[in-house]
Amino acid sequence: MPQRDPFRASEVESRRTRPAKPPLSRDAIVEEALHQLTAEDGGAMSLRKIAKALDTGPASLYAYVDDMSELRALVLDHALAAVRVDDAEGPWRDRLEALLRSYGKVLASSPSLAQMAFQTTAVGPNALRIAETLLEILAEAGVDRPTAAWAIDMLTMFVTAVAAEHAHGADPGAPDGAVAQAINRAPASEYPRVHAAREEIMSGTGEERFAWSLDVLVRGILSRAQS
Amino acid sequence: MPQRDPFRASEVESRRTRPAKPPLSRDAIVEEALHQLTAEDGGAMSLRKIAKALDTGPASLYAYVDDMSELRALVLDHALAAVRVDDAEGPWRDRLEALLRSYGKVLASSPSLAQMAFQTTAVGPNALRIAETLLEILAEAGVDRPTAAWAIDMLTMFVTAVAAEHAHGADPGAPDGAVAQAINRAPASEYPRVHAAREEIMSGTGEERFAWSLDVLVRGILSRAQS
DNA sequence: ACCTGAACACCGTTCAAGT
DNA sequence: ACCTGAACACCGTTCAAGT
Repeated sequence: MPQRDPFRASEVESRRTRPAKPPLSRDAIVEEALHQLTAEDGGAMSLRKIAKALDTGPASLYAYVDDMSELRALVLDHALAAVRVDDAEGPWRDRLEALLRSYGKVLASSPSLAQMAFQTTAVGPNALRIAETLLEILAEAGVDRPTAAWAIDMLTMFVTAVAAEHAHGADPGAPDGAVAQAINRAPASEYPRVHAAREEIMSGTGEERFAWSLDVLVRGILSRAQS
Repeated sequence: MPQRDPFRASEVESRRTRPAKPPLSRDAIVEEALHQLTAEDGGAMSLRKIAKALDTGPASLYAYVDDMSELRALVLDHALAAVRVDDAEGPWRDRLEALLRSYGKVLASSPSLAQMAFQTTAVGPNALRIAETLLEILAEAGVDRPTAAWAIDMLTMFVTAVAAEHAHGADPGAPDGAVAQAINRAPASEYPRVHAAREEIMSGTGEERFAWSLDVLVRGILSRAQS
């Protein structure tokens, strides 16, 4: 009966996003969730919005997904499938940077996605594939296994943290941001060093800082490694 | 049941008859918010819960706080006041570790608090005080200013990331966790290196890994510095 | 087994109205 | 200027009921 309402917008919207009528399935749910996350407005996903997009009620999703936290884990791993793991050839250092950049780019594709990477530890097949490749690269770099085992945690954590910070819109370079304002307002009397270093603190693009930080990490890891 | 009294027990009058309810104020709101965050059940804060605890409606809070994101920033800085900034004496390396440990401990006092440290960049006076001290320590270590300026970002990001991961309850040491399960189930054929390194990946306490990671960072930073 | 409507117990935010 | 009740537009999750 409620389907006959000619003004129902949901039918039109759902046609827009997915032209063929979607059968309800775990995969369709995860895909729609990821679609909402990567929407241009930096959107967030919700079970109710997913249900609406799939032309059903929120309760129906529970046939395919235990709860929100399971959905988050599924969505995260689904997103990680886009990480290019064996794109680059060449020396290990280049491959490491390429992999981590790809990883970071995927996580930064949505503020919520980066956030999720902290809330739910990624343990799906794609996360494993990334870990495997990182171990490969570090082995080629001559890093011993115990060091490498702990190092990959630092590297992924680093990328996730950068993505989370960047996604939330804190470009430290922008002179109009709240960060810049706070630092510029920091009185030299109380915070002399912050004041003196304020130029350097806010200098550099995201790219430059990423490369610099990765270099710090690699140097530290290599210096700990028994090669 | 809003039984708590954020103020000192100088007044012994019964709360039951609620003769004098605490006056609404920005500070009372922030304090109650932080109290909810650090509740034992790993609780989350909400404007409505804060309002209820302060015996008023949610709309009343908007006289003191612009919106949720401002409240988050206020709460974060309020929490950072507990970070011990000049507790330790002695060599810079010890002071650095003490400061970062105190920082991490504060952030890890609530899952939501650690999460917040990513959502909202801390720019309050307490965050500045921490940055100032870090610059001091790195200067003593002989690190040049440009290097130090970028290094303190890495150090705080590192602590925040560790706290966020730890707070969400992912002890990589516990053999019953989802992480351990996934890694142990990783087929040796597909993920040979992960499989081979599974013992090392999950070894170590949080303390040990924190110390190890900090050492990696310090080595990397020192190796970049022009001293 | 899958799907549903309806309810439950929450959210942040706005707004006209009171004091 | 401060505070309020009520509403608006959302949440995740459960449950009895349908197919």
